[in-house]
Amino acid sequence: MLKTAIEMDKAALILKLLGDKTRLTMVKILDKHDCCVCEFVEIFKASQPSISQHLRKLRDVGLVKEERRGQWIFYSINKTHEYYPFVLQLLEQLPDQGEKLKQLEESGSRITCC
Amino acid sequence: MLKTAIEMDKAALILKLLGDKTRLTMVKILDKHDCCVCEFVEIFKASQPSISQHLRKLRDVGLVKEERRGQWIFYSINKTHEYYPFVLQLLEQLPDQGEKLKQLEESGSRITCC
DNA sequence: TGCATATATAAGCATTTAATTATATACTGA
DNA sequence: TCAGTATATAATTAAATGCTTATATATGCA
Repeated sequence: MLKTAIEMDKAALILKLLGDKTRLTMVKILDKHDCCVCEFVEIFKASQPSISQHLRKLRDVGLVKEERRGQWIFYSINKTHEYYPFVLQLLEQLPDQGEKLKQLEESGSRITCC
Repeated sequence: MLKTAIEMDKAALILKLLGDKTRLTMVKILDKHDCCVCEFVEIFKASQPSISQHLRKLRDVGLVKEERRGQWIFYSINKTHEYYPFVLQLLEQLPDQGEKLKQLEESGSRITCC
């Protein structure tokens, strides 16, 4: 695996994106589980447009990708992103967010289509 | 050494601070060498107030500390900061910025008082 | 003491950001 | 085809950010 040199301005851009609690948590969750928009709406108790806009920013730099599954659009981490190793290394130091998904399941809000 | 649990909101706060090219580069440099304000002014070709304001933000969260040495105020990394290990691990992935200091020395602008 | 240098801080302003509200698009199932 | 659900996007607005200009404070030196 070739290690690409990190550039300061690109690193700063990524850190800026992750310097938001909602987006940071999203990425941490997505690193382990795909999620659809409405799940995030539930998890963060935020409005749908707000969640969509956060996801768009992550998608715009290519950190996450989207895929339609029936009625839903699922987001997942783009593990081929040039800076994914940089991001991963950071995520590994953050506390596991699996509990948030467990709560979703318990409340019957977890989407498990397809 | 006790490993402290990283909290998502504190991590996001730190990443937000580092999500600025000037501050990210400052911290990367400071991790290896103390620097005074006027050196940063030279390195970044920025105004003195602008540099002071960036340093203040870093100081406000305790990531860097200041120390007067004669006429100058030197900044250094606070390696006892609760989240320093988190930051360090990030810095280690960034390209070395030693060249910037070398250029300072060559231009005779490096401060080496005390 | 008085001037130059180094730094901090305050005020003002332009830009960016993140949320809300409103609306459009796409899919599902009756 | 129509209603309901999921999502994206545009427009608006409030708040946060980062810069500039202006000024104050502290040190060093003649």
